[in-house]
Parts: sequence; C-alpha cells; structure tokens
Amino acid sequence: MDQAAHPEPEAPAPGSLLLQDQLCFALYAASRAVTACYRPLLDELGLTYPQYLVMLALWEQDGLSVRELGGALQLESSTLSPLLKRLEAAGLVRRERRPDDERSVTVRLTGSGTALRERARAVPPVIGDAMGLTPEQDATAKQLLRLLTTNVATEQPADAGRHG
Amino acid sequence: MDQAAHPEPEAPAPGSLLLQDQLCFALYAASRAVTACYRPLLDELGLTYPQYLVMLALWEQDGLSVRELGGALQLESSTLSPLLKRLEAAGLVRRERRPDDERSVTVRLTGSGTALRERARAVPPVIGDAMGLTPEQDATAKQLLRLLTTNVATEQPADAGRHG
DNA sequence: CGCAACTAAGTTGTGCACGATCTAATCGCG
DNA sequence: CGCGATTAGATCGTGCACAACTTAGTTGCG
Repeated sequence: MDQAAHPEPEAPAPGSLLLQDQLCFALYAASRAVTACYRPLLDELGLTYPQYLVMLALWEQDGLSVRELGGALQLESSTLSPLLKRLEAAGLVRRERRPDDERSVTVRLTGSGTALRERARAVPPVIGDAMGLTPEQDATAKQLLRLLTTNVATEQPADAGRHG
Repeated sequence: MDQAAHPEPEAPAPGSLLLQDQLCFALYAASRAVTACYRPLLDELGLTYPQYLVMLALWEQDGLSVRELGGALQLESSTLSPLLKRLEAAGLVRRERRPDDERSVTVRLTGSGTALRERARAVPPVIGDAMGLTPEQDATAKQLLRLLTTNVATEQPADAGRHG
C-alpha cells in the first residue's frame, strides 16, 4: 500500500506558493503523464486521447448528440466539432442532422468505429498495469478527483453569495 | 469526511471500457475543471495557467534555465519557448544567454515579475476554498497523483528492443 | 401569423502540448 | 587542431481547449 514510503504527510502552509505544494500542479502533471502513457497505444488505433474518450462514450451509448457528448466529457462544441470532423474523416463516425430537430447533430458509429472497440479492449489493462495503483488507491483517487471536480464546478465565479 | 455520501465504492471491472470507470477520465476532467477555476483569478494577473506555473517556479528560484524549468514542470522546450516569449513580451521575465555556455538561456524575473508575486499570494487560498477538500484529502490526493506520475513516467514504452 | 428569445453547432482566434526537425554551441577523442 | 557526437533552444505542424461570435433552426407569445 505505502509503496511511496511516506509515513509523514508533509504539511504545506495553506497559502504556499511553492510549486510542489500545489495540488493543481500534481494534477496537471499527472494528467499529462497519463495522456503520454496512452499515446503509443492509441497511435496504434489511430486515435488521440480526447478522440479515445469520445469513442468510449459512443461505445457505451451510440447515437449521442454533440450536446450530449459535451455533457458527458465536459467539453465545448468548439472543441468537439473539429474533433468529430476528424473522427468522421477517419471513417469511425458519421454525423447526421436529427430529423425532428435540425439544430441537433447525432453522432453514430460506423462499422469500423464499432469494430475498433475490440482492439481498444487491450488498452485499459496495459494502462492499469503502468499506473501501478492498488485497487484501493485507484478507487480513492477516482473518488477524490470526482469530489474535486464537483466542488470546483459547483463554485460560483468569485461571488461571495454562494446560494448552494 | 464522507461529504460525497458514497458509502458504496462501486468495483469496476479491471478492463472496463466504460467512461466513468476510467481513472484517466476522472483525472482529465478534474485537471480541466481546476484550470477553469484558476482562469478568472489568473486573468486579473494577466497570466494563463501554465504561465502561472512557470512564475511559481521562478518565484521559488529565480534564474533557472529553460532546461531546468522544463525539468521542474515536465514540459518540452517546444512548449516553453513560446510561453517564455509571451512572458517576456508581458515584461515579467528577461531571457539571457549564459556567458559560460551560449547554448543555455537563463530566465530571470524583472521587477514587475517579482512584484507580481505579492498579488499572486491571494490565489491559493481562493483555490483551496473552491476545492473544498479537507487537509487529509488534499494530502492523499497529492500523494496518489505523484505516485501515479512517477509510475507511468518510469514505465518504458513497451518495446523490448530499444537501441537508444 | 410575425418576430423576438432561445438553442445547437460551427467558426475564429489565442495559447498550450508534443513529436520531429533544425541551428548553434560545446565536448570528446585521436 | 579537426570533426563527429552531444546538448540547449527554437521552429514547425497537428491537435486539443475555450471564449467570443456566427449561423441556422425552434419556440413562445401577442
């Protein structure tokens, strides 16, 4: 469990400006390191990391709209639109206007998009191994990250009147 | 402690392709959410988030080379070079070739770069409040993220025959 | 019906992030 | 000394990420 051998959790000052005291930096560095770890695996699938996340969402539920994908991944349409264009150019998805609401665009997997899922099954085990966390550490990390995400997203922008 | 009221830590299959089971997605979403949380504060300082991290490193130790900054932040020169140019254009740092090794570039704070530190002291408390983690949760998160970063960075890129 | 308000995508501009490549300075070794 | 190898930065191309804006379709209300 304690493979870092850090029985003493150093107590940073609450207002420290030291880089190593910042949770934000640990988060930022970890996120890029993990993405870099995915890169060689995803290269073989012809996907970038955000494209992989979009594919995960579609493999879970096909036919989502751009808006729904944005909700699931917390990404703006200005990020998703070009990304989806590239996935469409790669032949993995098709975009179609919804007949009952022409504003909305449904994203559907093509045959090769669906087929890619089987090759993608090899990815999570390799990553899980590289991450080297125990199941408990993995679960704790996910819990804390979700809590953090919820908290900062809930926060109202710099207004003292937090009404919940 | 249990402010998320999640007494049941769902046990994901080790090879799951569900988006919500992926630690990588929790990490990616949290990283962007935290960055977004910094944005309005850093806007007032005229900094982007990566620029803020560079400034933290320089406030901690002025006169680092581009290489040393890259080591501290785990960023390539192709990321830092343009970023430092923008900081120089903003009048916060100066870049000078090292006399004893003309290949190396030393980055030094200007007066206004140094002065900005005082205004930056207001940032961490606001962020800490927005994150809403207990000191224990904060420490645990940092520990796990560092462990994760170390693990995935240590991992060799899956090729047995590296002739580097 | 007519039209303003709203909504879903897409476009544009700025700034990372990184691999690949380039240039220039330095070092190593005979 | 000469020249290949190494090293530090910088440049270029691709792909996010997001704010601000535009376009097009839909809805609500008199």
